[in-house]
Parts: sequence; structure tokens; C-alpha cells
Amino acid sequence: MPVQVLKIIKGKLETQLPSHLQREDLKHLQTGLDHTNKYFQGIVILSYPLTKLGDGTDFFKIVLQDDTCSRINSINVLMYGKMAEDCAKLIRNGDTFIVAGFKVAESPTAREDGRHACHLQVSEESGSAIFICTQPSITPFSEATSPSVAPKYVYTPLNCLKDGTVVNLYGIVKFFKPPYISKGTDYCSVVTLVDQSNVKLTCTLFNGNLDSLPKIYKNGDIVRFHRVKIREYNGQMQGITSAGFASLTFDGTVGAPVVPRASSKVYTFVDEEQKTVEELRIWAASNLSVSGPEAKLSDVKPMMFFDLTCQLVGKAKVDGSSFLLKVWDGTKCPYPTWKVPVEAKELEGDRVLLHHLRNLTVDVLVYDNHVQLAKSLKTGSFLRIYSIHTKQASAKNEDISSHIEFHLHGGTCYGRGIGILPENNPDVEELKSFLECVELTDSQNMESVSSLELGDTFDSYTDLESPLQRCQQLSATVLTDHQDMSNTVLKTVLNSSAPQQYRIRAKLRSFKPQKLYQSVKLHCSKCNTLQEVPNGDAIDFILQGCAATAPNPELQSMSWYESVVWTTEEDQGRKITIHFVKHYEMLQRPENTLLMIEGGTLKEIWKLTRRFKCVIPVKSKEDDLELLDLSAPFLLQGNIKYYGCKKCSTPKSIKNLSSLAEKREPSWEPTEIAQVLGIEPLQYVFVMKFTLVDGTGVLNAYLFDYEKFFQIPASEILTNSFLQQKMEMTMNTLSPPGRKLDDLPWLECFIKSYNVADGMKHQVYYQIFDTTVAEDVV
DNA sequence: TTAGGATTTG
Repeated sequence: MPVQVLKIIKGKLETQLPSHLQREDLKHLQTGLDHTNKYFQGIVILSYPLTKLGDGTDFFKIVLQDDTCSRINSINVLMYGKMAEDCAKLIRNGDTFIVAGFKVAESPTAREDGRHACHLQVSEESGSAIFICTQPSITPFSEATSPSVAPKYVYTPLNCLKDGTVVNLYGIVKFFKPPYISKGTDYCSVVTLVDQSNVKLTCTLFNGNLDSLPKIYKNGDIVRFHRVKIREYNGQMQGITSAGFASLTFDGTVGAPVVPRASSKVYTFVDEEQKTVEELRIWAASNLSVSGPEAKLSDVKPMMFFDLTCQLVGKAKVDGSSFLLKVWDGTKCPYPTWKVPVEAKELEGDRVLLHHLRNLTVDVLVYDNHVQLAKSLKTGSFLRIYSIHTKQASAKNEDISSHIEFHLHGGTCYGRGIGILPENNPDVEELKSFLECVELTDSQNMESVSSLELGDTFDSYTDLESPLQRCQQLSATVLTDHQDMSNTVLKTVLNSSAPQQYRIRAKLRSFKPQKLYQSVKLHCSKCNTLQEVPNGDAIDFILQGCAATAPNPELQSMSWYESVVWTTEEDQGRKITIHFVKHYEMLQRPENTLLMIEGGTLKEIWKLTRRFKCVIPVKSKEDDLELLDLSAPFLLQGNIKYYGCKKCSTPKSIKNLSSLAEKREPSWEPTEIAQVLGIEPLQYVFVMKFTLVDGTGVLNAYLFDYEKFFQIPASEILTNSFLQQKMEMTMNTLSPPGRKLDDLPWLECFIKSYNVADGMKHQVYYQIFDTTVAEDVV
């Protein structure tokens, strides 16, 4: 009998097989080798529907996984004829599958599916034999089973569902409605799943307890459902909660930790299932496009529907059918926003905070069925509001400029609703750190506004200021060393020979450049050259050039990284390849992951830097990946682009990164990365010319500052609008525009003079050092 | 029971 079912204990399998057969390792399966007396054993992780070939032969494909820990641990098995038909009836995922008398041929799909380079061909005609060790298909009543006797669950692929059965499923969330209060007694959530069979299933889930419904936060999340009842409705299969329904939800991001969000306190989750989640993630990454209509307040336009991740600052009853939520996400809506008039006594929330954030919060008016849920929300909590509608209000008279309104209409179409996100949600963590940064800057903004107002009040007295009072005025800058040195007036400094050091007290009459971005340069400490920071267009130009070269499939998924290829819908199907660097053979949490990207645009790379620790743009050459031209950043981390000096760098093999990945806890420090890649890193620096006056003379001093003077890292300012505001405020304090010299603050500085020989001419230059802007200024 | 995906009209 070519197909035999072995109902035996796994450990004693060998004794049941013909004695002449020897087990073959996955890595030894190659075309051209003799596998006559060998058998291959693996676990069925995927089976495709039984189909017929053009000539009417039955065809059945499965994927077997080896239990070794090698990089490629799965292989496709293709069955033909009667064997295909028999196996399709018997096989379930999780079964142990043994095959002998197989043919080994090159797998045409290896590049796409990342499985073994060969596949196995099996048929009765070619003398193959198959042994299947089936899984017990028990459906337990309780999840609370001790691990030692944990039952094996059988998961049904979505293309194999039958009316009237109760099944366990895995799937990727393609669409969902966050739980809402139904017209009956329960909460309801509608979830559409898809799996590798590309078949969709819409499930309607009910429960009186909100926590018992799946904790899905975005499309692309992966769910495991236990005990779903399958019914046919309108000619399609439909899932519905049955007694004992339980779910686990996982982040769908490749490389993210596989941590279940459970709907019950006790649940089983074993290593094998972790693999299932990872497989689904990889499949989804290359087969599904699940990007939702997410937007920040700064991105909104009139007439759009979008999902907003935000914090609730205030809430208020408006009338019987609508309720107001005041939310913010730290960004500013580019349009004037609608403020819903409410009675002061109805408004709930921290008054100080509401006032403080009044220019950043928006009013979202929620209607009908969402009102009850909205009322129960706690201010301060983090929300995702799905399918908010922005509407441009028509200006009723010309005096009132049109504004934008935010509505969450009644109903649940398109997943419209409100989800409460937990504090440990990665998007919430990202939002929280962003909001902290905004709050800080914003409060400083307010303080400096009030001090400016005070300053104006005092202005009338400054003309009467005595020289003594002037000396007693606090300086807007402070010294970080050499406190015992006494002051020298500028006239003396100018009349002395260089090099020397001085402590001076002066006012900043003017500074250059006036435009902030012009003051940030890149400096090589080795050859001491300064260069401009490349702009986005220049980088995109280099990236485009590289995207034109097809990635080399030979360089995908090597021992120290795992690769995933995307094909974009635009740009004639441009391919983006991402290589996730592994740590001890394992993918890391995204926030710890270094990845290399081929073929991405700057925008796509930026997006990845928000989620992953480091991004290195690379291109394929014949036998290795390599860095791009050094006019492009060699590394992006957080919102900083790191550049290397073209003159002083000698790029080394990209493989050297694997030595950093092998460290116990790779820190992915930019300096370390630069070092192993042979890059001499450039540092961001503020370069400015200050014209200083003190009544005795005028002196131009250069400021060359990485971070110390402004207490703002030069590396971050170009991509951080809050730091830019802070810098602007600082400069406005040191040298307020439009003020008389008398009204300028004093600066205490250290300067050093030095000689510069230019041909026959000698010139004395001055540089500020060991000085920092006073704390009350920044 | 409820909803059964497929934007409100405030």
C-alpha cells in the first residue's frame, strides 16, 4: 500500500518503517544524488487544495518542515495521481509525513517562498511510498490544561471549512470592526481573515464581555481562534462564536516579538505555533497589502476617512445623539479646526492641560451607537478612532474662514468605531514618547512667551539702568569651566597677539547664517573638512539609481540575515528587498533589529526607521551586498542620517556586520557600525559666526558646536521641528530681532584666538569654547 | 438575540 497511516507514538516511528530505509537530512537533499534507500520525514505545515493538472492528473502540494534548526527548514512536496488524492483526504497540518522513493528536482518557487532549493516529486508510478503519522484530533473543552498533557489542536486552513463544523483557525486580519455594543445584549466584532490558501472568512463574534473578544488593533494582525462555528450564509462560509470561543492576537510585523494578546486568562501556546505566526507574517508581507488609512492630524485633508491613534484629553456631552472627544496626537492639523460649543460644566478633563494643548487638540464628534462607548472612555487613555470623517464646513459668511470638522458617524461601516489601546502597544509607546517631547517644548514655549511679555513691561526701565545694575544682570550664556578667569574687554582682545584665551562679556549684535539649515554642516574629524548636509532629493537620486539594479537572489536569506522581497504596485513593480539581521539565528524585536534595504525610496526608508533600530541602504553586487555611494547615508537610526567621509573611508565587506550581530546584546552603536564597515563617520555640527560687541570693540567669533553650546544635538535638528523651534527661541533670546543694542542680553563667553596663514597674509580668528546657553534660556 | 464588511449627510 503506497499510502500508509501509522497510528503510533512518534518516538517509535523508525521501527515501523521498512528496515532498508535510512533517514535523509534536509540539507542532503540534492538533485543528482542517489536517494533510493532514503526516506525524508517532516511535519506538514501547509497543504494546498487538491487540483487537477491539464491532463486530468490529480495534483496535491504540501509543505514539510524539518525539525532541525537550519536556516531553510521547509520543503515543498508535490504529489501526483492517486497518491495525491489519497493524501489530500488524510493529511492535516501537524501530521508527521514520511516519504521514500521520491524524485528530487529543482524548486522553481524557492526564490519566492524561501523554502528548500529542491522539491520532492511523489507518485505511485515512480514507486514512492508515504507513511503518515496523524495528530489526534481532540477538541478539548477547556483551555486550562496543564502543559504536560496539553492537547494538540488541529487548525483548519480557510479553504477546507465545512458547514456545521466547529474548528480552530489561524488567519491574518484583513478587515475588522472593533468591538461595539450591538442591538442585543452583547458586544460584537466582525473580523475577516485570510490565510496562505488565499481564502477569506468573515467571522461575526459576540460576547457580553469586551475582553473576551479578540484584541485586534490593526489590519495585518494575526489571530488564532479556537472553537469557531462554521456556517454557510448567502452562499459563503461564515464564522461565528460558539461555546468556549477563545482567541489570541499577535502583531503581524515580521520580526516583532510573538507575544499573544489573549482573550482568556489561561491558554496554550507552544513553539510550533510561534512558527505558524512567523510563517503567516512572512506570507502576509509578500502577499498582502494591508496598509490602513492611518493618518496623523498633520496629514489630514478635507473629505477623507482615516484612522487616528491619539490620546483623549477631554470629553463632553453635546446632546442625546452625539458626544464630543477632544484628542491630540502631538502634530498640528494644517487647517483651522472646528471647536464644538459645549457647556463648561459638561466638559470633563484636566483644565490646565486642555488649555495648554488647546492649539493641538481637535474636537471629534461621535454619533449614535458610538456615544455609549465614548462616554465610558477615561481621559488620558490612548485610542485608535477608526474611519474618522473630515468635512470642510462651508463658510456661512465671509468673515468666518472655513474650518475642518471631525466626525465619527453612526454605524460600523468600514470598521468605523473606537478602540482602546493598552499602554504597552508599540504604537502607543511611540506616541507617548513623541507627546512627551511635544509637551516639553510646548510648556517652554509658554514660559518664554510670558517672559517676553514681562520683558516688554520692563523695557521702559532699561534706559534708566545704571552700570552697576547692568553688571548684575544675569548672562544669557554661562561658562562651563575656568570660572576663576577675569573678564577682558574686546578692545584688549583685538589688540593682542594670538593664540590666547579670554573670558569676555558681550552682546550678540548679529549672527550668520540666519537660516538654521544653513548653519548645520558635516565635519570629518580626521581630515578636518566641512561639507554640506545632502538634501533629500540628492539622496533619492542615489537610491533611484540603485533601485534600477535588480537585487541578486543569491544574496537573499544568508546565515546571518533573513530576507523578504516586496513588489510595489507603482514604478512598474519595483522590488524592495529587506534583509533582517539575525541574532543567534533568531529575528529580534523590531526596536532591536538592524535591517538592510535594497530598492527602497527615502520615504520608505524613513518609515522603517520609525519601527526598526537601524536601517542600512545597500545594493547587490556579484558576491556580496555593498553600501551605496557615500553621498547617501550609510546608516539611518531614529531620525538621524549618518554619513561617512568619502576621503577617509575605506568601505569593508558588509559581512562584518555579522560580527556585531553575534555580540551578546548588539547595541548597534553608529560608531561601532561605522568601524566594522570601514567608514570614517562625519559629525553634524553647528557652524555660525557671532558678531559680538561690548562698547569697546566689535569682534567676530566662530561657534563650532556639536551639542554643548545650544544643548541641542546638531545631528537631530534638521529632522525635529521641536528642536528647531527651541533653537529659534534661543536665538531670539540671545539676539532679539528689532531690539536696540541696549536691550540685548549680555553673554558671557570664553573665546580663543588663533592664527590662520593665507598665502602671505596672517589673520587672527576667534572661536567660542566652554560656553553654553543658560538653562533659563533653553 | 445581536450581525451577516462595503462610509454620513448631524
